[in-house]
Amino acid sequence: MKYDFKTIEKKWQDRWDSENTFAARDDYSMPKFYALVEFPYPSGQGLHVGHPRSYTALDIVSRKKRLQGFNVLYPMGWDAFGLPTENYAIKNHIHPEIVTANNIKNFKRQLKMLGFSFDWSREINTTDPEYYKWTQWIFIQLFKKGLAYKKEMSVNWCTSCKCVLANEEVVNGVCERCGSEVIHKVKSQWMLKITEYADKLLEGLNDVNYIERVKTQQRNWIGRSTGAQVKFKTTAGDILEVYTTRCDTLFGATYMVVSPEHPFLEKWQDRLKNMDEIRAYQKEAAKKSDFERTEVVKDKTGVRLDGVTAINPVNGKEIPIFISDYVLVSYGTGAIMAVPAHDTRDWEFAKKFGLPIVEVVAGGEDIEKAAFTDCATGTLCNSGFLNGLSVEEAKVKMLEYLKENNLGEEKVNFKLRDWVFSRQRYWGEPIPVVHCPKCGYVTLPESELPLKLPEVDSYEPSETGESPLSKITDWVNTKCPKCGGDAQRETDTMPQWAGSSWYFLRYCDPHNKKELASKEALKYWMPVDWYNGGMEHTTLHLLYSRFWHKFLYDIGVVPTAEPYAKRTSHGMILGENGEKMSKSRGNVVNPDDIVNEYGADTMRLYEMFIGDFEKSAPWSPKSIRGCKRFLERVCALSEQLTDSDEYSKELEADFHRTVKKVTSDIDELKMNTAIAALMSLLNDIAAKGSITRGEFKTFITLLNPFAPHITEELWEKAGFEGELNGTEWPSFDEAKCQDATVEIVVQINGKIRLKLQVAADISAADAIALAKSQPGVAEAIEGKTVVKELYVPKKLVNIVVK
RNA sequence: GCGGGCGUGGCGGAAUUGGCAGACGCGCCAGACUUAGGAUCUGGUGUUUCCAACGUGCAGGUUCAAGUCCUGUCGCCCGCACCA
Repeated sequence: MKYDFKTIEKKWQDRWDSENTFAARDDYSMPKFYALVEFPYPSGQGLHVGHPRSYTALDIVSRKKRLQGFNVLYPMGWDAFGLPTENYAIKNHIHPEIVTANNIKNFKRQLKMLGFSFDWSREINTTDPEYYKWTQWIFIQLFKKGLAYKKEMSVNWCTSCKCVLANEEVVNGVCERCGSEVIHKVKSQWMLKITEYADKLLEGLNDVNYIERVKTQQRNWIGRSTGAQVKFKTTAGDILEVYTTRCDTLFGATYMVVSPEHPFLEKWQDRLKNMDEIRAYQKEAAKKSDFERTEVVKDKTGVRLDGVTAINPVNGKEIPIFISDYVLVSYGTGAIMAVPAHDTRDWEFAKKFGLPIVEVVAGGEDIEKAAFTDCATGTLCNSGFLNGLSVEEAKVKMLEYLKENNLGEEKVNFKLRDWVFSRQRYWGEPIPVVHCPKCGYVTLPESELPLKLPEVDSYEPSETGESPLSKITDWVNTKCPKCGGDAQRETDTMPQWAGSSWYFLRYCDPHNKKELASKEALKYWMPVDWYNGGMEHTTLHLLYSRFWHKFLYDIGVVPTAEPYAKRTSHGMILGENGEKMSKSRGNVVNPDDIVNEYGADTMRLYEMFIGDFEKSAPWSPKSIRGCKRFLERVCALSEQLTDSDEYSKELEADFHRTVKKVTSDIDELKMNTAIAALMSLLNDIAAKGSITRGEFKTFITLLNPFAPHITEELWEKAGFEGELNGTEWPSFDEAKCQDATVEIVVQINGKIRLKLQVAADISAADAIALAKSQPGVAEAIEGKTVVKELYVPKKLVNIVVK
């Protein structure tokens, strides 16, 4: 049979489409499997070859699960709000809605051309008012529980676009869009209190099956630390509180540092004799961009406060206070106690300003040469009642002392910050809030949802940095839902992460007009059994959606505490030159070209065969031909069929082993070795020269999840019953995986001497005796003492002689 | 700096978790069929001084046996980055 992939793939895709072959069933008595891949942002560039790597992998899992009798939900949709679409719309004077519709059309065509078994009847789109109605609804619930609040805060401001930028839109301190300088500007922003869920997000990780690097990255991002909040008296009379994880080193605190933004500086301005110098430093610090503040190699700077000092609470010594930008206002109390002997940053600062360095943990190198920061080995010294204790013991004892004397208490801190939720843009979900001069911020009644984006001619950012929506006065001006008085709508929109924070729930019941999804549907389908996506979303989308889900769980909307039972991540597909694919590097591979030249089955197979799924791999235009050859050879098999429905004697063990391997490899996402096993089996079949119908049936069923079109075609051509996708996944018999005889290696002193064919179940004694009787072996042992004889079943005999 | 991961042929990568290193594929070499080959098929392909020895970044160690375990060291990639 000639491998006419174009005709074959079109034929089966049309049939799957018209028959809705892969729609999830509403039969809640069946065992379910919910497989999820990150829905794409439909960009103008179309599908990237990276997208199908993830989609194919879970398509394989889904197709196999269906054959194994599961009711599988494998859905797809569009995460379609976002800046690139809006920018394109502005530049080309086309409404974002139209741009989005066109891009989706192209994406959908490309996804269908690859033969994914998505349930298209559940397709969703975050820009559809019927969808974002529920995004807005969730926001209102967050607001009602006090988890959404408005706050004045410093944001990124592009001086050229006159527009607020998200952190991820600032690249190396300049605007990603125009390359102009980005400065800080204080604006009122909507925030979501994700910090309230920090502990739950951390603890929840213990109950889910995520790959370890995802868990660690989230744990680090949340950044929980335990320490002490300690009170220092000052000569100004105020108590200056600091947070420290090393309260054991308190005797070594020789100075203090507050951040340039610390409120006490204003309060103390009359006492401070060098206020001019302080103000100048504050101004410098405020001017610094994020880029400058995070530069690696940099000198510590600061100013000593003249007029206010502090008292070390444990030894009563008077110590100076500095301001320095190495202390962050946003973490802990915005002030620190400095222990130069045991903290690298404090050490650098102390060296620069000539401050005393007092060793309080002995066991390191010379304290004048470097700070000794190791917590595991040192012993306390110069520390009064702590002397002689280990660091851990000293922490406990110091904490007791602080508590007894009302000098401090235990404290937990997080690196996680609240989520800046507003964007001054048109193409996003409107925030369903009005501002009433009398009632303050009031959410819309749920009956008024969705609050639709107003139809406008111009959605360009305004000169003032307000959202484009602010110019639409008849939309902005409204009545307060509470008191009926004149009020104004919120003109900021939600960030792109909003719609994707709950989309997996909507798939369970996508057409529901009354709820975001019915209780029954959620109870049956949730949690997502397997979610695959990019590492770049670990501390954004993945964390945000866990937060929303946990909130929805707490208010009784969803039945599970965690949204995803399992999370895996795929590596990037790089350009041929090993660099990241990009237009500017000119190494982009277009899926349309590949499918056109080799077909969807070959492309799917190649993307799975390219290497370890979790690692990045360069695209190789030559290697893909090996996958095509493989499929052509499979087609050729259908001309060598013999009548038997059984496995042949020669290949029986081979088939059982391959069924076993492919089955477990798919579950472990080791698609490359599953394909290698099938190739290997094909080589064995080819060597034998014929294949039984039974063997062929198993072979194409195993291959089906990888190459669904050609295997359906071969199934039909061979006259098997029904369609392949309606059959059963092959089973294997553990006992039959083993050949009757195996080859073992005979070693003398660990060096291989020869190879032997033996019965698989030979006893150790027989194997050793047989090995010793072999020519060459006997001579080698002759006249020497046998120290040890080993037999590793089915592997080797090793005779150790002296 | 901290955290995570990785170093195996010319290339992408395997190795049942301590048991024949290099599966499978690409590339390359030779042959067959061909008017032709960037098609297909068959065989070969870690290195070298080829009946043998050496080989998984480097140096040690444990073991009958090490890519795999331990100690040290070098290099690369990703994430966070002055988080007290």
